[in-house]
Amino acid sequence: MTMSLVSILELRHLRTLAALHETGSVSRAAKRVHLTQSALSHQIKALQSHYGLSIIQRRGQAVELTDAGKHLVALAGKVLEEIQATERGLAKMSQQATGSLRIALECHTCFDWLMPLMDAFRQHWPDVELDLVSGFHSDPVKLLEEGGADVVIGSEHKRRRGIVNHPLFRFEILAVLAPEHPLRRKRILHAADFANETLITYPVPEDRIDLILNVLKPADIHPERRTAELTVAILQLVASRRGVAALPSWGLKNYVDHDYVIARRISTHGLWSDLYASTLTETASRPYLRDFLTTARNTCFATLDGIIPLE
Amino acid sequence: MTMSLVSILELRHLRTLAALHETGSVSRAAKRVHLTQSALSHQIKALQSHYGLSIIQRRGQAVELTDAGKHLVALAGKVLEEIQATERGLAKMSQQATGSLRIALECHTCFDWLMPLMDAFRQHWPDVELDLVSGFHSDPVKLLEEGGADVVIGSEHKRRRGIVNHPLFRFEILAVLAPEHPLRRKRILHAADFANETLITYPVPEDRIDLILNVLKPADIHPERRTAELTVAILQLVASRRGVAALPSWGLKNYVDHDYVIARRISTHGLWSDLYASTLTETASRPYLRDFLTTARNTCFATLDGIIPLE
DNA sequence: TTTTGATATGAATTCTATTCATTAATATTT
DNA sequence: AAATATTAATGAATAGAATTCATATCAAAA
Repeated sequence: MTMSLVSILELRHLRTLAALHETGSVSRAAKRVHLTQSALSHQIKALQSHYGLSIIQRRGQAVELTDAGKHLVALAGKVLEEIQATERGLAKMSQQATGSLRIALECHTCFDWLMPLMDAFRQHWPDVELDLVSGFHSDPVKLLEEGGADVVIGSEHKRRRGIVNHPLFRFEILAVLAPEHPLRRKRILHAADFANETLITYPVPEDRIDLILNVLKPADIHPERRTAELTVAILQLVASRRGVAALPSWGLKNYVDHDYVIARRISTHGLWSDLYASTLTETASRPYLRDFLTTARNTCFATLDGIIPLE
Repeated sequence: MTMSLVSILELRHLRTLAALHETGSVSRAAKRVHLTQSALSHQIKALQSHYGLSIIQRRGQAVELTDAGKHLVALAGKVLEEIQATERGLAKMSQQATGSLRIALECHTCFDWLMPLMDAFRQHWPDVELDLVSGFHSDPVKLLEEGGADVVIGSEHKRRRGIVNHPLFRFEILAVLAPEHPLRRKRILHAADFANETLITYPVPEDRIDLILNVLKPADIHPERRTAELTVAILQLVASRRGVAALPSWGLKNYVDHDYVIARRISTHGLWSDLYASTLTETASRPYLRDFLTTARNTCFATLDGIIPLE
């Protein structure tokens, strides 16, 4: 096994390697770069035989990067970042670096990852007017159309002329209980388990709460509700046994690790929700929006546990 | 004209841009990356419409990089170097970073560019035994086969089993005259012009001297010869009117600029020579040899004027 | 053991980069 | 000035390679 005569390495390979590193699995990485698992397998094989080195190693079920793989991943990180940077530079030169990015949040918990992202964005695009559109909005699509916001982050919106849904990621919603809660024995909670509980939610209508919409309502179960604005407030209420909540898995890790609350799967295969960023078609082509989306995905996949790529 | 939704940039584009920067012309760059001029035109067009910016600008006959183009070239430089570096690292990991590189020179003038190259090589491949095989060798191919050298740098050798000719570049051989030499009036020298001159050459047989082999002998002209070991010695003899010489154009620039000697084209379309690096097939696949060849080409194209890519 | 989830592999296919053939434009030569 | 030689751009055709499809293989969990 020896190297071939010219370098076959392309950015595509580096993008794959980066995804592989982030996801720790070939099939997840494939989703991440919008290719099939087979395509990645072939890519990896080509690289391996090119360099005469194995890049990944099967450790039981999971794949692990070898030393060589880690070198290439490090390269990928550097190179892809440099490319992003110069592409931002080019966007500035083509005078497409100005405009506004007013973000409306349908998903309250998303504050968690949005804040650091917005900081980074401000650095990269100093001339884009960045804002958070606060408050609840009954019709976010109308908000986009009327120019009240440039992006809505939330669930998918029905296909509609002039509106694009950019997939972000899929995440699991877990039930959150006080550590001493009687339901702690059950590994998985079902609709019936919520019958006599108080459900603590963000102050939004029922049809915006996945647990109610997809689990409780179909089972004709209508627990009491109590609302709180902030995630920490909800968790505080749960911990002090005022009720139970349902929150994205990623935001819970710290609290669960410190035994402040416990988390349980909802229904057999879990309650999953898909997150999208919706914009006008017009807005979708702006470089800074594209940059916002890719860095949003990148940082989310890098920092949030248990999320999976969409599409 | 707006950006498309995902980055289409690949290393191929960066390699093209780098070549474009080095050569200053689409067709020369095409040769450099072993593609057609058309292919590069299409690549450039794709990039331009992708970024909504022009990358090159036609300044009369020559193409010039725009600001955007320069940014991309800068990126290319950085990225391609980083890739080379990690590929060296990988070669080390696959234990293909040891061995020997003994260089035999058929082309005396090549010392000029070989020395700095060897210094760089030593840095990159500390565990490869690097050497110059000095002296004249009547049968360089045999030298390879018998293990006396690992690379021979010189003209192409006849196709032979087990031997590979790696093309380096094509260069022009110019006649060198003292500034006051009577032939200075002529823009182009022909065989007859050499009839009454003393020809100053390196101490090698006639059939290794392109001027004699391709120009003088066919015209049945046999000037006197005098030899010198070093390029500077030859130039010194020429300057002091002991005769004329024929040397690669690239090594002359400094001396011509300082009016130490003058240079003239030989025959209507010039006397051109092709430079190759020949190795055993076995040696050709070694990573350090490949690295040596690519950096040789890179530094030559970057530093030597008037050379053109082969094949 | 059976089943499930994940990866590897060869063949087929689809896609897209490259070449081919030509036109247009610019420079050089006669 | 006309003619010739270079050089780049462009659309259509081609060739090549990356991806998908369909399976096989493998490890872990039930």
